[in-house]
Amino acid sequence: MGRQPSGNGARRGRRPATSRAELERVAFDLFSTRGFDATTIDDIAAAANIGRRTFFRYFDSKNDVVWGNFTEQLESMRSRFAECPPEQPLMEAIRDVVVDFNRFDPAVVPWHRRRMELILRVPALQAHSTLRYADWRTVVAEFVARRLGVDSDALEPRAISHATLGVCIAAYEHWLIHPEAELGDVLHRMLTELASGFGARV
Amino acid sequence: MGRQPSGNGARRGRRPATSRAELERVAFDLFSTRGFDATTIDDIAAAANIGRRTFFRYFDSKNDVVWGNFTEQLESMRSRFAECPPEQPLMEAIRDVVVDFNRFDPAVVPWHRRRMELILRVPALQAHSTLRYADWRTVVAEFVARRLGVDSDALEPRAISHATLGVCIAAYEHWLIHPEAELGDVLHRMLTELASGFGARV
DNA sequence: ATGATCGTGACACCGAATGCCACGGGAAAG
DNA sequence: CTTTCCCGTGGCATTCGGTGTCACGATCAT
Repeated sequence: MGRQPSGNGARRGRRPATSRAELERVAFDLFSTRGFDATTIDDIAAAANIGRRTFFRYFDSKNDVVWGNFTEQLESMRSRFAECPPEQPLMEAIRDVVVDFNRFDPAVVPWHRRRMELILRVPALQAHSTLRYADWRTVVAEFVARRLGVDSDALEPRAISHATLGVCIAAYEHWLIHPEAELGDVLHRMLTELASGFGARV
Repeated sequence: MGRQPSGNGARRGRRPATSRAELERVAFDLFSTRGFDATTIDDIAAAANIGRRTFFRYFDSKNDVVWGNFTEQLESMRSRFAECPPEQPLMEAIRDVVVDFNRFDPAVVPWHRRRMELILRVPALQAHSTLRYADWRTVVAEFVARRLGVDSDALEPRAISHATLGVCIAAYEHWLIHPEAELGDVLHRMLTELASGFGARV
C-alpha cells in the first residue's frame, strides 16, 4: 500500500496494487466468516479492491492462498538440515530439524492454527496440500539421501520422508483437537516413536 | 451390456445404460491416448454413448474413475484385519495384512499398474487421492486402536496409520519405476524397516 | 392397458482457471 | 517537458468440472 523505498531502486512500471500477504489477510477473513468453499474468488478480489484476473497473478489458485510463503520457508528448512552435525543419528536429526521448523512466535500461533485448520479440515485443501507436501518431503529426502549416500529419489529416502510427513500430520491433527498441547512436544514425541518403530507398543 | 438375469428378480424401472466397470474401461482407454487432463468428461460420455449428466450418476467426479471399487476392497481389508491372531506383534500384523491386500492376480497386474501410474503421477489425481487414502488409514487406525485399547482417532493410531500409508506409497512409487521388482517384496521390506524405526540406517 | 418405478439426458447455472489484449501508472531517456 | 519503454491491471471470452431441475422413456407389477 504505502510506497516502499523500493530497496535499491530500479523499479520501472506500474506499482503492484496489493501484496500476497495483504491478499492472504483479506481472504482469511472471508474464510473465517463464510467458510472456504462458500468464498468465491470474486469475493476475495472485491474485498481487496482488485480485479478477479489480478488475483491469479498473486496466487496460482484459490487453494494456494492458505499456504502463504511456504516455498521460502522450505528453503530455511533445507539450510537447517545442512547444519546438522554428521555424528547425529539420522532419525534424531530429522526430528530436531522438523521440531525446530515448526516453532513459531507465540504471536503468530493463532494465525498458524487457523491456517492448519483450513489445510487439514477442508477437503479441497486436504487434497491440494498433497502437492505442497511433496516439496516438503523432497527436502527431507535430500537430507536422508546425503546421509545414506544414495540418490534422493531412491526407495529409502522416499520412504523415510513419507513416514516422517505422515507422523507430522498426525501430530498436527492432534494439536488442532487439543489446543492446550504444545505442538513441539507432540511432534517430538511422535517422531521419537517413529524412530523406534513404535516399539513401546505391542 | 447384455441383460443380466438380474440376480433374483425384482428389477423395476429402466435398465442402466452401462456400468462402472465399463465406464472405467472406456475412460482408461482415453486416458492412455490423450492423457488424463486432456480427456474431458464429454469425451468419456461420448465414447461410452451416454449423456454427460449420466456420467455423474456412475462416478462423483472424473477423479473417482481411477479408483474403481476401492471402497468395497477396503471392506475386505477390514475383515482381513479382524482375522489377525492377537499374539502377533502389531506392526507385523499390519505388514502382513497390507502385503496381502496388495496381492493381485497376475492377469490384472498391468491394469493395476496403469491405475497406480495415474494416481501417483497425475497431479490432479495425486491431490484427490488424499481423500481416498483417508479411508484406507481409518481401517488401519481402527485396527491399531483396538490393539492398543484406545480410541481410533487418538494420536498413536493415527500416527501409525499415516506412517504406514507413507511407506506404502513410497514402495508403490519404487515399483512403478522398477517394473521388475515384486510389489509384495518391496512393501514387505519397507514395512519391516518402518517397524524397526529404519534402524539399520545410521 | 394402466400405473408405479427408476435410469436417462437435455438445459441452465455456478465457479475455478486460463488466454488475450487494451489500458494506465510510473520511471528513465531524450 | 515529452517521449519511450516497462509492467502491473483488469475486462472479456472461453473451457471445463460439477450440480440442480425436470421431462422423457424404458421396464415391471397389477
